[in-house]
Amino acid sequence: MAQDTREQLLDAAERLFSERGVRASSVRDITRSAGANTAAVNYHFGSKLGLLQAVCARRLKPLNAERIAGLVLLAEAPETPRLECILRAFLQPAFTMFREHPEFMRLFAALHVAPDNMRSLVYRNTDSEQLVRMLRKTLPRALPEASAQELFWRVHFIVGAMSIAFTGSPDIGLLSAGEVARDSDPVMLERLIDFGAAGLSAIPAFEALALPGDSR
Amino acid sequence: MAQDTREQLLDAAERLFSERGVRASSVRDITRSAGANTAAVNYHFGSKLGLLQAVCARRLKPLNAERIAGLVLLAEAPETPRLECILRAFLQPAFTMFREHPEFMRLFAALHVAPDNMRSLVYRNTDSEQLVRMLRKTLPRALPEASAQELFWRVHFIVGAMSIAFTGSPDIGLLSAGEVARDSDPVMLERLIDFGAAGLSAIPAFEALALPGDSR
DNA sequence: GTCTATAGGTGGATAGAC
DNA sequence: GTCTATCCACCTATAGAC
Repeated sequence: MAQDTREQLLDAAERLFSERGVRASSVRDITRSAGANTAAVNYHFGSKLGLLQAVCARRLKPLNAERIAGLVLLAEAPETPRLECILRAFLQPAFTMFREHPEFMRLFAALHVAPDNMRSLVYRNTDSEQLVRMLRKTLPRALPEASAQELFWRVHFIVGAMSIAFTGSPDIGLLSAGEVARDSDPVMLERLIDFGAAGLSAIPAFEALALPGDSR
Repeated sequence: MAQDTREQLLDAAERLFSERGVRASSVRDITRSAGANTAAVNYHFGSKLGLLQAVCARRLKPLNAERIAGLVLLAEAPETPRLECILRAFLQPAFTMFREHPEFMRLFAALHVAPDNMRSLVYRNTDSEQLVRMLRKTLPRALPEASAQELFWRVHFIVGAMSIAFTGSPDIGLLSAGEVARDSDPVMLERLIDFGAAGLSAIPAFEALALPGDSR
């Protein structure tokens, strides 16, 4: 049952890392929760950080594959892709993943802004380079006016906004108790596409300030 | 030198929490880095979490005070405030704080999407309720068409985007090595205001999907 | 207020039997 | 591949002298 133990460890780690944080989840907690013995993590993944990396790769690889496939379709079409379609190709798979594995997407959101030492692990073996390549191929076609620098940051702003959609905000319930309900995931996706498409299309009011390094 | 030790502890904790994470920074590391003795944290703050709360309150209280003051000015003006001005009142103080204490704003960004147990501490004694009240008073004037629900989430999207501006992204340097440089802070502020104002003004394409709970 | 010493517990990782 | 037992470094918090 080697495969089975491996999967159970990944499941348990994903859940505990997400709920309590990576550092706060001990290898002992994880193996106990997975019904495995204490040494299993080190046997299967080498170390706790190896386990974290495997947790990320398991979800990010298919997620990015789906994103890339959608973007390739848009890139191959003869007409210029609509901005909303590009955003949907990027965001829809993430929301689908969130429906199926909300714990992972919350963990992923947290790792996104975590201290550097952890961030470097997350993207290994996830085809992220190819995803970025496809974004850089499709987005400028829909937004020929925008500089690469501008697009780069705006895409990352959208990633930050997505993280909030997945984690909620600390204010929710604390500051607006009862007044604002959590929306369903499909609504949040549409909300984010509307927001992101408008943000990406914004006309910079400060073009004159752009740095020399800001080329293309 | 009681005050002095206290401040030094806050400084050291802010830096270490930000660089390594809260959990990864031990009380011993903090006291050593502050030049204080091991028991100082417990004497001055009761516990490690008490120290974290004090670290947050020290920065968030003046930050929110500045934001609130700016929003009050806009609210008292006879004419309808421009959306960009409201956003600037909210974002400018944060970027000023980032210039003076980048470690704190990175820590704050990380805590924003951290597991729940830590988030509850952050906002105590920070006048966040009043800040939200002022946003809810000013924003609908500039955006009378948008529902409260819509505005709520879009403001949070902007907060998520801001977090990315402060922490950078894991992709930076990793996926786009050398091609995209980090911009100066003032440029990032203007970038975020442009992006956020456009996003806030976006016309929802899915109004029909809005939930019954989505009032006002 | 500051310090040392230490209690009392948990951490990741491994050795070696099965 | 799985398990037990164990190493030892490290953690937070406190007691009690100064």
